[in-house]
Amino acid sequence: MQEPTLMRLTTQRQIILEELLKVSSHPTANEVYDMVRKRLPRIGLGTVYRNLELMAETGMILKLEVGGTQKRFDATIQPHYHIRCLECGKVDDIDIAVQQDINEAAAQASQYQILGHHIEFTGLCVDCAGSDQTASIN
Amino acid sequence: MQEPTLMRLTTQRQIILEELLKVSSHPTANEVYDMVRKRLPRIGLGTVYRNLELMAETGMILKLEVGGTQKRFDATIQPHYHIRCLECGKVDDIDIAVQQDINEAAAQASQYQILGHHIEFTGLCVDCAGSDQTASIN
DNA sequence: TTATGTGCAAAACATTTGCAGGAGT
DNA sequence: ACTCCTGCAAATGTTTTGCACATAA
Repeated sequence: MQEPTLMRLTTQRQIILEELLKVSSHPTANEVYDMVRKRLPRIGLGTVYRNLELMAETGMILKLEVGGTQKRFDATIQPHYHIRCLECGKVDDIDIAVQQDINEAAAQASQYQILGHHIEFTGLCVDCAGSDQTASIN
Repeated sequence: MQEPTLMRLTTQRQIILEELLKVSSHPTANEVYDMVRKRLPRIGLGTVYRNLELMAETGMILKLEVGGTQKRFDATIQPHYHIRCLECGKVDDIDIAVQQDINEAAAQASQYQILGHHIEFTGLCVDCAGSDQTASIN
C-alpha cells in the first residue's frame, strides 16, 4: 500500500517560508537565498530553488512570472496585481480591484481553457521618477 | 555638431523584421535566429539578440516579458494582451478590449508614475487541453 | 571615411540536476 | 527502515559582451 506522498516539514522549508513572510518585496530566489543563509549558513542555492518551486506548486506561495530576468516569489497568495519599476526592477503590490470578469471574456475570445490571469503595470517608482534619466528597458 | 544617431538599415535587420512580420507565433530570440538563418546562414545569435533588443527599444517591435523562461518578440505593436499555455508554453494573442481605465486606477493606488500595463492569461491550449495530464508549471 | 554593425567565441547569469550522504516520519 | 531531502558541484539554458573585421551612409 502506498500512502500519498507528503511534503516533509524540514528546517530549510520552515525558514524559507518564515523569511518570505517577513518581507513584502517579492524577492528573487537569490535574494531568498541571502535572507535564509543568515540563519542557515550551509543551505544550498539548489535547495532554495527546489523548495520555492515546490511551495509554489502546492500553493503555499506564489511564483511571480513578471518581466525582468528573474522569477520572484510572494507569500501573499490572494489574487492581486503588481507594478514593476522599469528603472530599478523593483516589484510592488498594487491594490486595485481584481477584474473577475475578464477571464470570462478571455474564454469567449479564445479556444483556451482559461485558468487565470495576471496584470503587471510598468512605470517608475518614487525613487527612480525623481532621478530622471529616461527609463532603460527592464 | 553631432547628428542624431541613426539605426542603420542592415540586411540582418531587414530580414529579422521581415521574418517577424511573417508569423503570429511570438517567437523567442532563438526561434527568430532559426527563421533568419534559413536566409542568412552566417548570422550570429548575438546579432539577433542585439537587433531584437534595439528594435524593441525604438518601438518597431514589442518585447514580451511574459512568463516562461524566454523573452518573446512580436511585430504587432498595437496594445493587446496574451495568453500562454501552461503545458506547452505557446503564446497567442487574445482579442479582448484593452482596459484603458486601469492605468488611471493604478496611478491612484500607487506612488508610481504609470507607463503601461500588460495582461497575461494562463490556461491550456486546444492541443494540450485534450491530452490531459495536469499542467506543469511554466 | 568613419561610426556603427557583424560574426564569432567567451563570459555572465539564472536555473536545474546528479549524486552521495543526512534527516524526518 | 525507508523515503524524501539536502549540500555541493557540475551541467544546462538564455542572454550579453569583447574584439577584429566588414559595411552602410
